[in-house]
Amino acid sequence: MTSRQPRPRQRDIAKMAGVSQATVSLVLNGKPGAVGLAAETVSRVHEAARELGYVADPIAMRLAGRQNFLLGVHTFSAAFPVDIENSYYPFLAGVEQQAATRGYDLVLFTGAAPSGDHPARADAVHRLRLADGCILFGRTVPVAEIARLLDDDYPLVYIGRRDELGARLPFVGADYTDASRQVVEHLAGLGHERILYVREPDDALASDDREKGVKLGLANAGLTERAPTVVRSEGSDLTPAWVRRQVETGVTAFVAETTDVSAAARALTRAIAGAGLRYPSDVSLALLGEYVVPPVDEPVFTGFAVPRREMGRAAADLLIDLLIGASVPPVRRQALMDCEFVPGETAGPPPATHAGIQTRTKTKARRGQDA
Amino acid sequence: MTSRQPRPRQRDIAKMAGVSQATVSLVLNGKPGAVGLAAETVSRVHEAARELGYVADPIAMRLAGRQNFLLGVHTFSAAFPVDIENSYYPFLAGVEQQAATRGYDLVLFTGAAPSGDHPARADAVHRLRLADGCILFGRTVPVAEIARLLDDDYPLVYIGRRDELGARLPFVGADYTDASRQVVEHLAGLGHERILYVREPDDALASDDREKGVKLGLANAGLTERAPTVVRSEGSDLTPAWVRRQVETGVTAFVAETTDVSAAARALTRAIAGAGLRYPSDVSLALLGEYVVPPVDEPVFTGFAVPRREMGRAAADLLIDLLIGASVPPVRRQALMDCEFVPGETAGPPPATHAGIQTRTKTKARRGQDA
DNA sequence: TTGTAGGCGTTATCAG
DNA sequence: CTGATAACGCCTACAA
Repeated sequence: MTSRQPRPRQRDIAKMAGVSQATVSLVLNGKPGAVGLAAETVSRVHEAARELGYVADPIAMRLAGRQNFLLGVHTFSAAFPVDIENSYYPFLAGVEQQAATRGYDLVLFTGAAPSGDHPARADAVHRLRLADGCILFGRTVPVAEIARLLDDDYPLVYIGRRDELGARLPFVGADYTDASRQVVEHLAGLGHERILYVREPDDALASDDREKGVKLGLANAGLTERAPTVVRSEGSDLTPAWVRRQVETGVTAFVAETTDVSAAARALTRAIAGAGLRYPSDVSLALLGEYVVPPVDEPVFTGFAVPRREMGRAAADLLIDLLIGASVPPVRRQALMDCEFVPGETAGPPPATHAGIQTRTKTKARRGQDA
Repeated sequence: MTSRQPRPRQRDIAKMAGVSQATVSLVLNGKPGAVGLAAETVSRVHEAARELGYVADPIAMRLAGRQNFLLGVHTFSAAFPVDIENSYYPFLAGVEQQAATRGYDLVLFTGAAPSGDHPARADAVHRLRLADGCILFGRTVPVAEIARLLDDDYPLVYIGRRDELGARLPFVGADYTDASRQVVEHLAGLGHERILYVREPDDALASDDREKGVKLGLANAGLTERAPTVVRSEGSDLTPAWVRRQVETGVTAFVAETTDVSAAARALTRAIAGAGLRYPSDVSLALLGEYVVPPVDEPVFTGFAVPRREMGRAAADLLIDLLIGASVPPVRRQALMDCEFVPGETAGPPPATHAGIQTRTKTKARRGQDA
């Protein structure tokens, strides 16, 4: 019950050392030599500070410093990436790492819809401003909101390529187009002629980029589009029966995009298993991306690895550079990072039944791998 | 090169609405009715605030003694739980979830040592004060630092049981003692008489609790300690040869604690595999805990599940209740949550060679499960 | 009903 | 070399 004495302030030190508060601040902030203080004074101050157990109040320091050394992190997607299955998590890990090494803390904006009183604060985005700058990600983007922040020169970096705001929005993206092209050319190189791309139903830029890459790959491989090569689905209609039907019409390889939760890809994976088809003897499957947490008992999927952690690191690094006003060349302001091709075990030459030369497409030589 | 415009302040709103800054504060803090402001004035202020995208500066809020709806998260262990392999991650997930539903955002204190001059300042904990309250975790605890915060009535909640600070430090822990007891009694029930507990070398409370449970379990099963039952190791000496030696001297079951990284447990797992022993025919292994990310190609380990996510949720909930001054009964201020026993596949009856009745220990009837 | 003034703990400036 | 003095953004008497 004894009323505890409050933490010592600079003024307390000043009193004890018989100097002014300003002197205390000077001494404690390290550049006493530059200013030229009496060694005797300096030591008296240090002594008093030690004796009182003085610790600077971080809150006041930041108020005075006009920076709070907080980096915001926010996603516009439904849930925050707190789920291990969620592919956003590695981004967070990368951001955290780089923020730490540069002396910043992170604010995770939960996008909270507080129950009760305030029904889902409409001003959620504004809260971001409480950090010095913010890192955003998520497949869909509320353009107006972001434009507003940019108008106010609020420092923002998006993880993932964005074109809705032209050159205004800095980002660190992954080169999905080129990676997808590579994957498709790999399949074509194995001898596949009918390749089906299963993408999510929404119009996310990441999906469009992949589709572009798929078509580029098909074209490069000389595979003309005789039948639809793209299917949009959120997963529920990707049944074993559907898979069998596709295979019967000549499809020998599927290509599915992975996303934050990879609904379509996971559904397709299950459907193929449900249809009793094996990789790669019965059918080939390549992911345009990879599973962060692979389904159990599954092989390593052919696809590509998105350098999420590195992207997170790069994004934090970029944001901080923008914050401190460092000069940032355009190529770094809007960066695309390469994805590494993953050979995996789910893609091989098409089954013999379908491998016959039944079309005139100038398929490249079958440099198929051993099955 | 253009200097960024600062975020809007109350004075900006005041200017735009043609009122004083104090009025803005009054209006924005909700009690305009009580004071009796003109409805017209109130709406003008709100309008201006919305237009400017005003958000109260969290730092200034705290300086002025108000709350900023930020919950801190900090760990004293080496790295922040950004690593998926790290068992701390689920805590974060739970905290995030509960914080979101109650309208708080999270500050991840990265524990950064700002590059250059000060190499890892000892007063880093004080940064935490920036948030309204803070959730802590980690095996080791800088008691002095925490006591300091508690002295200042800074709201803290530890995830994990702590006794260094008596009743002062609220926590949400897991009942390792009881869970460990259960595991050992399960092994004893299977017929094991020589059980060896492998624990980490440090004196973490979590390890002590487990050890207590192990000994309790042994005692309950009537297994007197004829030989050392506890081995401390950080892993490097847990070789296949060592395992073989233990088995030759009669050990039929190992019990290993898992931690944030589970160094000892993972080493033991590898050593047993390296010794060519199979579960549970050659040897039994039970974890005092579980692997967050299990080693590949391994069976489901016998052990118990720490309800990490729930603990995280409970911790956030508790902290917020403390923050808002809700009444919190002692049993919730220092809570222990039950861990669920996981039968797993790595524990079975001891091999016949060792199962003979060669001692006089009054072993309970062998109610062993089917192998 | 609104504005003025003082305080929270720092940092920074500028005469003396 | 030092000691006032003024920010920093906000809250809260108290005065008008």
